[in-house]
Amino acid sequence: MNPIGNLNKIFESRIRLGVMSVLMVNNEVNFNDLKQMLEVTDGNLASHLNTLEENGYIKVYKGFIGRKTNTTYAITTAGEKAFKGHLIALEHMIKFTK
Amino acid sequence: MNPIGNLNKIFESRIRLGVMSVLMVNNEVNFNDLKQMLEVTDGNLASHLNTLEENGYIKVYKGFIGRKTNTTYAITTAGEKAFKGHLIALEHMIKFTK
DNA sequence: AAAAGCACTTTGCAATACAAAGCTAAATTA
DNA sequence: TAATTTAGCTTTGTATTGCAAAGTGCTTTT
Repeated sequence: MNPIGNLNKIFESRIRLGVMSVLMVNNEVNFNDLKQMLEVTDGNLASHLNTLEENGYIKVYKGFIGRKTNTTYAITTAGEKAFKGHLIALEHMIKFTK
Repeated sequence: MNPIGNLNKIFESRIRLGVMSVLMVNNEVNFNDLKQMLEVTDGNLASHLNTLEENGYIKVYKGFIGRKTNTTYAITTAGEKAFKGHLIALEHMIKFTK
């Protein structure tokens, strides 16, 4: 009945939605690429990434390219599951709407 | 490129999303039915309805059933257009994701 | 006359969102 | 080698939002 009952609260934010969407397609994305794709300030992005990590939806890899630091982000199994659930809920809502 | 570039900020809220979704299907819905369908408190619902009205996405009809007041809400043409645009943006994001 | 319902508004607090600035270490440029 | 730039943050501060709870006025039901 309730068309919004199964939406995931974490994914209400457009930026977190965008991060998840990008990470579903590209299995490892670094900070700067995410920043450019989503057109957000770095501080803002960092805090949303933090929220996603705290919820276990993404994981962070701090590595190097040569001797230069490189941080990449990837979706976790839990994150994939949660995001897919959210998309299904959205699709149901859209279907309900038509 | 940016998968979230065309999402409508007004529809980031699950409750406003729900209101629009319900009003796309049912052309006139009263306050109480909305409240029950979306499972929200009345004050919360009222404020979201207010935001939607201020943005010209819904209109309010204050009428009577017999001598009892009855307020119904309906989507406007602009609201329908904006919501459809948002759904298309969501669908693109979902397609991008798969 | 009292209680309850409808459709709000007001109040107040807590949680977000966000930009901007600061920060560290490494890399690049001059 | 000194100065600047880049990556990836954290901190700070402000403004906005979300929400529940309580209050309001009118009406209907009991």
